[in-house]
Amino acid sequence: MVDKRKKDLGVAVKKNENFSEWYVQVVTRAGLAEHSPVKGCMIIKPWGYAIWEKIQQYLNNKFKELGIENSYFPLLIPKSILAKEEEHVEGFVPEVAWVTKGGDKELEEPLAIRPTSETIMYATFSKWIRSHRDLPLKINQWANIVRWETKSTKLFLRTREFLWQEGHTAHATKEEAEEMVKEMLNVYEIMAKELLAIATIKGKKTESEKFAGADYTTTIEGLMPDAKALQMGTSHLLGQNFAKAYDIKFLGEDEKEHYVWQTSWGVSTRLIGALVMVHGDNYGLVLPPAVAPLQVIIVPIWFKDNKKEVLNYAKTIKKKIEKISKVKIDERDYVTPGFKFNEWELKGVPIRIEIGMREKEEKKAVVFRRDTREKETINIEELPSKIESLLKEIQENLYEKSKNYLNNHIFETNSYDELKEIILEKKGAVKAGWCGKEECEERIKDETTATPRCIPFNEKVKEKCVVCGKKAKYTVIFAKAY
RNA sequence: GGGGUCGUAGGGUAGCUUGGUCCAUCCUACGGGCUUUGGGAGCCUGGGACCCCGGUUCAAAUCCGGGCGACCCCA
Repeated sequence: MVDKRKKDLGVAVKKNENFSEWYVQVVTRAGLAEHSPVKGCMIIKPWGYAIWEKIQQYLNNKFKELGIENSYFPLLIPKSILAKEEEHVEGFVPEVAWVTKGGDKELEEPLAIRPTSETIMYATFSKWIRSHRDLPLKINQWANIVRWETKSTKLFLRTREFLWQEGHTAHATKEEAEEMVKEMLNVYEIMAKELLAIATIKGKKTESEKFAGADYTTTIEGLMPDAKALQMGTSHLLGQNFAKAYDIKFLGEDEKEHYVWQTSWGVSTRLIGALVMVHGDNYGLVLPPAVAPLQVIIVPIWFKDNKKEVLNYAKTIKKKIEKISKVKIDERDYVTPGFKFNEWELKGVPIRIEIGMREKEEKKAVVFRRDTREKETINIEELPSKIESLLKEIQENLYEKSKNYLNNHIFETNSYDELKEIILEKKGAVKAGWCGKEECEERIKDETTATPRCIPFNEKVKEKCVVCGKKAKYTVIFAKAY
């Protein structure tokens, strides 16, 4: 009944007809977020924030397993501290927002609003770390950061302020630090799969795309339905660059001073944007059960004279499944069941249970799954096992779909013309050889706007560079990026 | 970075060209009441808006300047 939908309910445009408008509508109408009075900033609403909390929970558990501790560092960074690592400064200063006044008094030293926290943290690490016994140091913080760029705002994907998690570690050896980088990228990859049901490509960033101040950057990249790649998590080997700039040294077992080896890594609220784009459909958001703040919504269908009976039956059903799922009864009596159906679909709740007198009398329940929009009538005894398996099945189904999309939209080619065609016609991403020279990278960027997204791990190096035809050094995924 | 379009209730809009008929239209959403409930119900009723600052004018939603903000295309 798409055409019957009112303009400000539901999603009024189709995903495959006007993707960016569709995205805005899903995000705002499903109640995830909205624009704020300040350009480039967003208001994350309860439903969106609940998803973020699921991501936080998941990662906090992993962090604990890995011995990573949460802390909090200040929002404001003195200019002198920010400026110590040269490459880092160059990369970030153009988009730093500054506090220059306190009340109406000009500050002696301007304070940067953190664009990331390496500098303020590492200035402190140099005090915390004295001996090899203080290592490894593994710190994470959940924070907001500000990067003052952004011509056009896209909720969750491109905003001046956003929420993220940034982890920072210091190690005695390079090997240990590299192991950490790898470990975190794995955590992110598995999170994308287990929690978000999104398939990603793991790889290394090229020099031009790496984090400012890092030795190298590793990344997981997702491919969105509009053929644009989205960086969904990064893990950097910082080497000793910051250690030298911020003087982070330790006395080793050899009784000599050494600089530490560092890593940093993070994911942001962008992930919520990815969820919307990858799984959403013409009816709205589709949440994988693992990240869904609510997994099952029970919609009772009553008449005035049997409201109590139906509601009691709903409560019975809720009890039966509340141990295996996050479930709620929609008890509102001022909207019709049809309204509720549409609303919960818009919000992406994985499973809906419809029950009325009919079901009560037959000891049954109607079960609707959001991903395929199929309905089935189930006996109440079988309900718990059905819900359990269905939650699993939906999660797997969404991941499989995402994986298939990814696999079917990366095109391998040796021909530059074909590369151009694939990118310009928005068919997908391109996997091709690259000689490693900047000018070849630049040419692709100039002529197609695509950039190297990553050098995938475990990939055989192609023979020739897709641009110049000379010997390839790397195999690279090229795509437009968010 | 370049170009374009636009800003009227929570959302979507009419009015703007040619200033006055506008204490601003309609739909939807919201509050109250009755009624209804198996895919976005109905009737009655109430409240709610010209993005901001300045200018022109007897008179500005309408014209002019600036600001803020949004969207689209290109790099």
